[in-house]
Amino acid sequence: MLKRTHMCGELRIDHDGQTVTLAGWVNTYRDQGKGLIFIDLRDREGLMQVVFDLEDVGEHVVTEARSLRREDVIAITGLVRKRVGDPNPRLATGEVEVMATKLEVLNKTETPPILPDEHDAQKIAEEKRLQYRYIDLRRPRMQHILRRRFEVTRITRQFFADHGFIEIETPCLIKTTPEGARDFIVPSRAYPGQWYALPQSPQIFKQILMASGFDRYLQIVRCFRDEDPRADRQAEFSQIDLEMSFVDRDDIITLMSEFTRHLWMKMLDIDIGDIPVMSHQEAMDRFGIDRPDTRFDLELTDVSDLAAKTEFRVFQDALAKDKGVVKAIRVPGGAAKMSRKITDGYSEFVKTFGAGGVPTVKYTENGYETGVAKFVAPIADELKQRLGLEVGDLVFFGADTNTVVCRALGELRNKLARDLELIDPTAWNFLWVVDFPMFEYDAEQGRWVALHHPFTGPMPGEEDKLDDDPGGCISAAYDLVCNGSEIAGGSIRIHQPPMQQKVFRLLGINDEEAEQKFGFLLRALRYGAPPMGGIAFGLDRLVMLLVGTNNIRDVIAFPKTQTGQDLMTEAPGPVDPQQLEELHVRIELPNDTPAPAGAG
RNA sequence: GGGGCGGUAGCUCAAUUGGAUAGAGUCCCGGACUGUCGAUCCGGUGGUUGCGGGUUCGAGUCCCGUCCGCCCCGCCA
Repeated sequence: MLKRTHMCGELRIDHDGQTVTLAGWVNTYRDQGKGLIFIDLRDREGLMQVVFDLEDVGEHVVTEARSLRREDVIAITGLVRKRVGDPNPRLATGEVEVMATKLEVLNKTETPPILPDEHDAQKIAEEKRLQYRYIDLRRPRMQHILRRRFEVTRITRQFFADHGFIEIETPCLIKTTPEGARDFIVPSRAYPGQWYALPQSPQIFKQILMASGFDRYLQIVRCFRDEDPRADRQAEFSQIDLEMSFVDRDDIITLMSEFTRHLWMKMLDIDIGDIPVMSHQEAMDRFGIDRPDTRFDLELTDVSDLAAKTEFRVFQDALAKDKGVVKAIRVPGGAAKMSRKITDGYSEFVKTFGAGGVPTVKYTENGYETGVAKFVAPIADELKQRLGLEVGDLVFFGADTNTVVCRALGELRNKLARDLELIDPTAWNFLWVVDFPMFEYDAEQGRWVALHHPFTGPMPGEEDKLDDDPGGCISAAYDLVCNGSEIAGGSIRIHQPPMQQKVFRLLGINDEEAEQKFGFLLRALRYGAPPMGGIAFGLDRLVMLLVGTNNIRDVIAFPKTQTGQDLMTEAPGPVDPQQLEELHVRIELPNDTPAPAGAG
């Protein structure tokens, strides 16, 4: 085999006159006739034009070169020279070419079902790209993304190593825990009827490592949650997981801000500066969402008191509800931009988030027009003043319980910003959101559920509320938000057994159950656990932001589809009956399960 | 579990109101061409219209079911 001396993408005019050997894939071929063939040879570093010319080399080489097709794997030896024809400014290597003297076909390809061609990449169905992932990953864009991902993890490990963190692996086969997402489970062969679970996160293990005295822990770790994926969510994903001992909330926020700033500087050469902090309450009030995108305005304004003065049934009904509110979004200049058809579309949009619709009114030189104009007449001036209305504005209202209004208008706000192109694509707006409530009451289950997780502690001074006002208790949790996307979340943990017990009880976990499910953690806390706190960054989302994609599958080498399949390996798949027998597992299919396979 | 969009040649798409032999580009195959660069030009192969059923003289098109992909709701401590 010809031994490679250089990479395709690295050759420049400086290499003029050198004899080199390259290896890679035939990106394109241009056959100019019996005696002249151009090959663009591709490796991970780029493209290099290789010339086979009957005037330079023997006929057998040229003949074999003529048979080359896209994606054949070859090695060539030849002379680097300034291009005889015009240089190609679109290639980094465009000033030179390699005049081939030897050709070795390392692997003749069958006709590829798809080509790793950036021209076609947008058009090829993602289904095909996932099915033939090994070909799609040859695309420069995909190679770039995965290399950027590697840079992120390398910078991360270096940064935290420099700050005294130790990377420690935690197990993948663990005990199932209540709370949280659905577990993936693994049957035990040695213990019939017993099961492992795959970790939703290494949460408890990292706390135990703090109890073990490691002081600062880091792990770039795979997590598993058996829930339906989304564009930015996979059942199997990666976290940059961190935990520190003897720290308070601000210690963590300070260090993690420094890390984030460092990462953006290293990756993008951009200084994001200091990261502002906002309370959960303020985020909900102003933006209707706990991960506000602060790159644009369109903030929510409470107009409940004004709405109460109207005769509008929708407002009145909403205000009659427990925690009923009416809020408004002012869209500057929206009157001219939005037809009835468009605002009806937004009405449908908010309905998916539980709102009944989105009442609308335009403010023009003639006063309020269209929509709910006649209902707001009694509050015309007050509303104008409250919202700071100017001629040409449009107002959207949300009227329902506070939860529903926040959700609907919060999502509408984001959608409006996208539709109206109010978002500066170069902006990086980071934000810490703090002071989350400890619990949220789940009416369906009739109990409190942890907003963060059951090991999150209350903020200092909030402890007493656990007894008399759990819903009002503020936790020591924090989320890091970037451009409206949650990229990290964490908390100061409970490190004393009585507090942990109290929280478990509030969550409806009695002492017996706590001992059975979390006994090892409670014992670890009893035997001397330091104050501690930590955070986890969503690695996939970090990379998505840094490379500018909104498809999580782009940043994962071998992702799964929205139904959890791997289209390349065709996982999940059946197992041998003997395997089931060894595991003491019997399958009982639901009645309506169709016979597998055969589908297009 | 629910809603929306999609599935036609290896790939990307078209096909009138339900009407003739399902077309085009590209890939691939053959031919021409010595400076191309998403090469060009000429010719050719290539189809279970995702799958199953139904309506009809006739179905890519209409109906029912189902599978797959994407987006969303639910879910995701």
